[in-house]
Amino acid sequence: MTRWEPNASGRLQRAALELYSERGYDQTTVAEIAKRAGLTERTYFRYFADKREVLFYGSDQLQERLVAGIASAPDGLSPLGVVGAALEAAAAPFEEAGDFPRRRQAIIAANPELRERELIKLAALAAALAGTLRERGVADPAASLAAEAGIAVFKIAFQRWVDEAGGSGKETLAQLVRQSLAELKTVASG
Amino acid sequence: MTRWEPNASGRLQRAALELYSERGYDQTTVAEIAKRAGLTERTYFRYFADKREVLFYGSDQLQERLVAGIASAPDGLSPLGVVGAALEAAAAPFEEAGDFPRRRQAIIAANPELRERELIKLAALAAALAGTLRERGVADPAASLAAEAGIAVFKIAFQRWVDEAGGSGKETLAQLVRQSLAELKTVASG
DNA sequence: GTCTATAGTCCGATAGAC
DNA sequence: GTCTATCGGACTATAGAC
Repeated sequence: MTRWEPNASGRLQRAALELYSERGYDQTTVAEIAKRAGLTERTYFRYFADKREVLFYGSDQLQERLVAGIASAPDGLSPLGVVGAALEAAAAPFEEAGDFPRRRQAIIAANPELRERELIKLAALAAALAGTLRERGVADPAASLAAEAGIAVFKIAFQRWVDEAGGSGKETLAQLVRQSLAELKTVASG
Repeated sequence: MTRWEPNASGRLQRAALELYSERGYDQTTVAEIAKRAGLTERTYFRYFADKREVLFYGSDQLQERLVAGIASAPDGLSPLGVVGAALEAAAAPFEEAGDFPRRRQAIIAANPELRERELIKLAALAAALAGTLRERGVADPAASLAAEAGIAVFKIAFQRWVDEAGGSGKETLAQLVRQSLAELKTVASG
């Protein structure tokens, strides 16, 4: 017998996702999220820095996968090619997360505050990518540009992947990333 | 004789810039900004939706200039070329704003909340660019990608422009935009 | 776990401009 | 009278301090 139910963080995430879906982000208070998770408001803030952060828990793992992908990419690729390979590799887990990414994205898209938080997470991703490219010897305007362009490719691919609702058949996120990257190359050189 | 001093909005902007510089964003309250501007907190919120927005007043004009630049670009350019031309044209006013852009950017860089707001303004810029490109007949993955890539180019050029402190001599923002765009093309095709 | 500051909203009051 | 800009006070929730 333990004194507390396990996985408080996970319960808070689930409760927040449900409540934000049911009644909207603005109409949900942190106290309500905590209550549904069987915890107190105070405890919520021990796990998440603010009301938004509960939706962005997976961001760190994505960043780790991307950085690992960059570091382990084969030599001889262009900087943007390296980023593209890392993005494709990091796209796989999204396919196995069921409808969670789409539900989460619907909540975020509906609220400007949440969109702001999403954007700064993506900016942090870009900064991490640029840093890892520099470690590979890519000089600096190029490293930052390849990283930012790569994140732009990912954003657009992810948007398309989410919009292809059902999730049935259709293209995988990795395929959409590959297509968007090819499209960017066309757009840049045309 | 009017009952109120004119230009309440401008006074609030000036007061906010000063206070955010002097004691930091977090250590400044809206009431203090209003007081320095000779107004009340309540009036501040009539002009600006929240504590951050007072720093982003110029964003609309930049967006208008960019959209106008896209709409009036010559035919025959690639999508990214069109965006590049618009960015260069929109860069000029920054040269004439004295030290304001750099002071403002120092404040924003020091605070995550302000960085979030900046990023969503840039995302709005990208969306507006993409929309105008579509009106010019650019199809959609390409339009969004050219817009996002263009904003990435601008971000990096602007960062370099700000870092080249003094503002004496050195390159203009327009020149840095042109260089960054060329660098992106290299990075993408390499 | 309690206590507090502040952001941000909502109601309305006031008073000059027209 | 209408319109518009300011101000006052009460209120909730976030977030941090103690």
